[in-house]
Amino acid sequence: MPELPEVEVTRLSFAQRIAGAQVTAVRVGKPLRWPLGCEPRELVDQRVGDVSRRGKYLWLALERGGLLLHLGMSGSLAFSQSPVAAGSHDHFDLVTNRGTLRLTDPRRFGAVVWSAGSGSGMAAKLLAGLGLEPFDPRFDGAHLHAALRRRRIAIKQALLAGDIVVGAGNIYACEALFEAAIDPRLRSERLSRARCERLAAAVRETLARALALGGSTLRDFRDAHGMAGEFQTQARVYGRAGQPCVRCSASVRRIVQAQRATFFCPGCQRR
DNA sequence: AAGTGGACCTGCTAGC
DNA sequence: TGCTAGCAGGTCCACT
Repeated sequence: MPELPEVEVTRLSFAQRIAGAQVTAVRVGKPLRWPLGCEPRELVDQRVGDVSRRGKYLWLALERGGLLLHLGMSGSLAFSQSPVAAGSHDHFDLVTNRGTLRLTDPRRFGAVVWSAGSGSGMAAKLLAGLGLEPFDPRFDGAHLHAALRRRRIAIKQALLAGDIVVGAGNIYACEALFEAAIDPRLRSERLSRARCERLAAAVRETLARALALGGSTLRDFRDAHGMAGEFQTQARVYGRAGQPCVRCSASVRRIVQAQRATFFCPGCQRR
């Protein structure tokens, strides 16, 4: 579910309200992808600081460290003054004097990991090796071109891998490749410098546009206010197999790459 | 080193 | 109506 726009929309929807709050209790549900890494009670009494984002991870700063959060495929966060009783998919509650931050995640691919901020441990390991932020000025055609030269995987997979640039998941990788008119099956090393310029711009613009629209709500995404996103209504190729391409009216195709669905237009996305 | 496939887990939908 | 197979926004890890 959550790619960079959804994660950022989520962050923006509660960061200001939780900053400065004091943790009063913690409730954990079923296990998530990784163990919390500390006793829940160790979080109590700590004051919450800034909430920042790196790729699809959120970092919730606390006085003696912080929590690294990931929403996996089906996770969402809600921040509310008077939360209802925890349901069977509510696996983490950070109760504060300003409200409760709750992670709901049916599939439990998400995670909440404590880190003392030492630069080692699980959280550091997860963050190590992430590529550039798409809005980092260093992420440009030259950078993309240099990184792709060394790869033999399909360009779609290179975007998803997250070690060159972070943030684009299955929806936005498909959409960005459509905007750049590049065939998702094209081997990374074969992208010209000019096409890398186009693709870098397309990644940035696609993610920025989705962000402005509040992300995509395919089935259940909500920000921490419970608001749905609107980008999915504007997708050009994702989920549109068999429908006419908005640019050339050829039939949008669905293929499978690395066990993930890829949507593209065989008419205007070129090798 | 880089690429590939499997693994994790649950819910929903389409089709029989 | 009811069961089942297939699919879903992510990404780590073991193996080649």
